[in-house]
Amino acid sequence: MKRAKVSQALFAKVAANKSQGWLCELLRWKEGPSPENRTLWENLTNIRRFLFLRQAERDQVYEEESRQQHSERLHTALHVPEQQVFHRPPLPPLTSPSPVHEDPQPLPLLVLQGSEDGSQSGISPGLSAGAGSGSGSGGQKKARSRTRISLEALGTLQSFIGDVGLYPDQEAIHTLSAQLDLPKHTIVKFFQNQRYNNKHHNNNQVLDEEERGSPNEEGVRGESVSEESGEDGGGSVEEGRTEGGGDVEMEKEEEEGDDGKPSSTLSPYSSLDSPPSAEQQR
DNA sequence: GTTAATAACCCG
DNA sequence: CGGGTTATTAAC
Repeated sequence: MKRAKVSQALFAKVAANKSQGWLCELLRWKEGPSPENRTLWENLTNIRRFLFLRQAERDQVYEEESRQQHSERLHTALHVPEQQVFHRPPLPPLTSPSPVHEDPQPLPLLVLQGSEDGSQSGISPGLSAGAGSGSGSGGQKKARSRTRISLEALGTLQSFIGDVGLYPDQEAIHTLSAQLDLPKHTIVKFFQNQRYNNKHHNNNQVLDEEERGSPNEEGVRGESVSEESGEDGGGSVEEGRTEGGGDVEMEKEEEEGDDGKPSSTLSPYSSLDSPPSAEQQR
């Protein structure tokens, strides 16, 4: 079923009325013997109930759900007194899913992505994970882990974004990774993600600090965002600094009032052209 | 226990 | 690189 083009998020919502993360955990749970036997189990039942419907039915629900999700948003105040979007598909087969068993899908709850359910029998052609080939694969378990970025790191990053556009060059990445002690890889990812959500889900509430020089005038007042800088006085979160060696080079970024024309400072790298990516999109 | 954010991954 | 999805955590 997962071979439908439905994402976990959608599926989770329609089938169990839960969030995407929840579904994901559930999937994982099947692999790990968790001593949990109740509650979750009940939820499974709900899901199965949904699965018993025909494909067409399911698609319908998906559409409906996505429609509600995508549109409507700007009906700020008073509007939409009536919600006609509220007739859920028949959910009668509650206690007895008796007659219809058209498509008893064997519950191949597996990774989805991509293929829609159309091919019944000729399912996936080979899917061999080459264990040995390629060498190297030391095929280990891959536990994806999410590295949590500290607040200070985050602050530095956002200020960096404020100064230079969104995407840094290699040099900058390296620097940042050193300053924040984060893997270089992470930095890159971070920027990618930032670009993404600054673009799409950027509605309300994201203060950009850019635009200098441009008269930016909002009629809004009450805007005072002060600055970060560690802790102010109050007592705040304690954070283990990376100190310890006695030397932490937490250099503040020296930002240029304007840089851009490196007259004398050349990067230590020989060839270079660092694209002064002073890009300002839009 | 679930939701909500968000880093990591994948596909184009 | 960008867009989207998935998997992991912190917060409720």
